[in-house]
Amino acid sequence: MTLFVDVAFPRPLLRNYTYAVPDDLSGRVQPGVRVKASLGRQTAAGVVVRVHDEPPDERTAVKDIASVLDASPILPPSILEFTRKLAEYQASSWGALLGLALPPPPAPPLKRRTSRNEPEAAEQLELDLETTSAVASAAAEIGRKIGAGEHAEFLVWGGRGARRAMITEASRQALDHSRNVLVLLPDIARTGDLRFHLQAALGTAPALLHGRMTPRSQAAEWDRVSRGEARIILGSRSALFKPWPGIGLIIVEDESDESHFQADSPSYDVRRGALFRAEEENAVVVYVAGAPTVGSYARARADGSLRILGGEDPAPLVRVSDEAAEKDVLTRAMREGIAGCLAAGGRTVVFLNRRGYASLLFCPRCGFIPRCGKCGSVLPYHKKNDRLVCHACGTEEKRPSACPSCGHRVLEPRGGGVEALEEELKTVFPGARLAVFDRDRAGRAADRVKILGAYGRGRVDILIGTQLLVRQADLPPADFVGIFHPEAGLAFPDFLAPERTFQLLIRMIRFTRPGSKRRGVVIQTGFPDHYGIRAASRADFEAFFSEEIELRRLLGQPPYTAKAEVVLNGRDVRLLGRKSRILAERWRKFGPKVEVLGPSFASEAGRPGIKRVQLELRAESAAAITGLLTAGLRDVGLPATVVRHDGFIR
DNA sequence: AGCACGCCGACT
DNA sequence: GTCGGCGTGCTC
Repeated sequence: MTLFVDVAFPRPLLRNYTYAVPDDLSGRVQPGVRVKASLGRQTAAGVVVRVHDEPPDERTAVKDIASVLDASPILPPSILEFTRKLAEYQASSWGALLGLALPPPPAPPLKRRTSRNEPEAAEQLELDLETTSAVASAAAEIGRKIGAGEHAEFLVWGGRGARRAMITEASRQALDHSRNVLVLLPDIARTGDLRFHLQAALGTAPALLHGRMTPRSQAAEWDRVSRGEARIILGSRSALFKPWPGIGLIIVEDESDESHFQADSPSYDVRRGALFRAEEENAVVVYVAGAPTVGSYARARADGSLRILGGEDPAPLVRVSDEAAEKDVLTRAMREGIAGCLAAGGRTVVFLNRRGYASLLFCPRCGFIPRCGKCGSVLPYHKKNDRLVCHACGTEEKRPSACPSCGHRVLEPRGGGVEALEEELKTVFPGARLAVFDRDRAGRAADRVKILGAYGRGRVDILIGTQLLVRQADLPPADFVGIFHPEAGLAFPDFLAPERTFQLLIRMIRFTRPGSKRRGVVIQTGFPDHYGIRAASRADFEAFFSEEIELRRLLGQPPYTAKAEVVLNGRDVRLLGRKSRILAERWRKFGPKVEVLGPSFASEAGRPGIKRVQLELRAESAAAITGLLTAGLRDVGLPATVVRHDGFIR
């Protein structure tokens, strides 16, 4: 009887390949060992995922494996199984996900020092863990599940201090039950103080694992872990895949942060991956949030896994200022807020999520608007270098001196960006020291450190930032925060737009210092009555949630239905168009229970020249979506990124 | 991902 | 007439 193995290769292949095992190797193959085998015209190493005696159908010419690389499985069954589920769920390559679990190839000899670690915010260590009774009882519950070796899922919602206490106490529970802890952070810049807290509270130094570490220090940290010296790993996405035995607790910090999703190949969502891994390890997964996503909140409330910790800082006074009622660029409330803060010698942070000087130039005579010659997007104007810069594909053009269409001599700017706001603030507050924090001026790590450093030392009175600034977790708190046009994000035809706007506002508002006497926030907007903006201004998540969930219900959006956004990438627009239409046709044939939107062109993000086409799937259940994805994408043969939103309310 | 086979432009 | 560009398809 011939023995066969199914092999998953660490390449973007959407299926595995079956090989015959020569008799002399048959004793050495088992799931989890690596083998070398001929793949096409080359030889590649892959992971055995199944050993069996079923020959593939006669039409396929089965090859023999060339060699077995490991004496015993390098990956345990739990890793094989959880990556299989994740690959199926995301319609990405199982082998590529397994590739993330394999030890990295030996590091090349060190050429030059690459220790460009961003300086950690030298915060003093105050160990005032807010272990309230809510934290203690949630931790005890988590501990009981861990002790029983049961898989369970929790969503924990609370303020900053309460969350940190929660992470600490839940970790203590796991360690007490001799199980290990994996903490997945969206942003590695936030590691510093959590690491010190865990070490001080639990007496054990967590290991740090993230992609931006040098291969050397990664290997060193992983060494500590595998020797059993570290019982807690703090890591970014990639840490999820480490074949580390004994995990009893997986914590996903800041659940609503979108960087838990990895878009590039292999694409996957860490939140989903953490769940699958916890299932396989009989571990508890805890999602921690300062403001949960609507989907997970609805679900946790429905199935009883929600734990509310409280402990939020007292909300600042937020004024929503209607700019339609006034004619100056800055509304009166905004001017007074900034002026008051300046007079008291406080720090002001101003958010406007629009790069450049103007979002477009416009000919007042014929209505012409310059667009990108490469990708067709409307071109924003950057005054700093007097050029039109395409934000979609990065192409730059000279500013036309006259209208290319009718020859009119002036093109007018429309839609002010941070550069225009900087100009305005300079005029209104001539003495103030300004700095701008956007991709153009803080694109590189060194510039970010410089600007934030100056601001932190009090050498900047008003810091103007785009969304890039919202992501700076270690930004020293401000006394006054001014927010301009949060409604800009609402223009996107995406059911998540209100939720994103709400989340963004909450994060911006939280940049104010709780203890400050001059603490205040002004939101200047053209949509002062939008429910998301209103709710955010009162820091009222429940209010936002109840409005939003009702709208989702009325429109049949997740979590009332299941949805997937599928983005296909390719160079050739015609091929992309053809294949995406075939795909859509196929999915539509599944009947009336499946709704297919598109294909339509998506914005050309990332590398120039790569076109993107988007499709949207909506169905009754997540399982139905999974079925459609696997049935469709396997033979399209184009790289795809899948973002899923599950439905679970009937 | 890699690698080969394919069909259109400038050239020893 | 060939060399070689990278678009397209395949890998048990």
